[in-house]
Amino acid sequence: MERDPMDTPAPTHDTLTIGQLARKTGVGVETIRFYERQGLVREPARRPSGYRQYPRDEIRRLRFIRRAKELGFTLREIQDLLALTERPDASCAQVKDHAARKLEQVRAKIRDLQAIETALGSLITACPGNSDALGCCPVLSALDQGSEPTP
Amino acid sequence: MERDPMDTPAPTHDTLTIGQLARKTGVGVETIRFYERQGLVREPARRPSGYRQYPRDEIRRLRFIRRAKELGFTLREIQDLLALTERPDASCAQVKDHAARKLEQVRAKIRDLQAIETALGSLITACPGNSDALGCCPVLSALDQGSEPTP
DNA sequence: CTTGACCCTGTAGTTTACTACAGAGACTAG
DNA sequence: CTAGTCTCTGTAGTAAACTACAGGGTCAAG
Repeated sequence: MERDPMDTPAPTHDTLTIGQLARKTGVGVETIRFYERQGLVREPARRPSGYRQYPRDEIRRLRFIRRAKELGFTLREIQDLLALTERPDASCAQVKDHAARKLEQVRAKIRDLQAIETALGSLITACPGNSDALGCCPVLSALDQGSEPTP
Repeated sequence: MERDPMDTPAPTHDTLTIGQLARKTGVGVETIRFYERQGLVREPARRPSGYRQYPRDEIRRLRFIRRAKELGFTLREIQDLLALTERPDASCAQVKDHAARKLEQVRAKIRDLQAIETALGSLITACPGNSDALGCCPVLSALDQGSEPTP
């Protein structure tokens, strides 16, 4: 049955159903709808049937979300990060400021992870003995610096 | 009231109550008890009254937990990391293997964070224009590589 | 010897981030 | 045309990680 091609925004090659998007990103269908409700994924265009039609671009966005989560960002923080990239209107200084704060947060995470990296490295090379050989528990000591709860 | 000094393990200078430990680590009292139930913090010695008596060493452990959490490790993973440092008995090869896998996980996180770091950096320096100036959305593109859900 | 700040156990409630239906309509290969 | 696989909305349930009592004992200062 032919429908008016103008009427059907076409399940074309360059749009994705929610299921296709899910498969391409490793994020579940229900989770994508959940992210939409939370405002992490924009509401996509719909076919007349109501089916969501995603631009291929959403793949990138969803993969970003998935991996940022693995880095310990909350959905709220991820939303902030995403918002940074898409506001042609917002005051530049404001975006810049926000980005700078996020950057510091990211660098702190990197420093901590590098400390753990080093510690795990020592643990591995020192293994034949026990950890006492290098002054007790390299992993535990990894994050000794700079973690005062500001009393 | 004098008690037998042998009987009271003494609220000495080198042990901490749970409240003191909480203040020194920025982890709540209830949370510490929760961690104990989960096996992340060992059950400490008790005073005759039942009060927990922590060695100062637990400060380090709790700070480690707090910060590892900020890096996106689950409590289960943190438990694994901590376990690596304290098993004089376990087969060395096994520990080594486990540590090596954790190390790879840590390095992957570092790579992703560095990508985000770079992206945020570009965003900040490119700010006066808009992000189109550098080929659209540096933050979003940061994690484009290596994220296939292995289909 | 009381008062206020702590600590105890145990249980229940909250937040975050999903995950799983139910019931109904849409699409597509044969 | 129909069987099988999506997809839709809406609501409810789950898991992880806290967080907050209630009800009662402990401790140190005054």
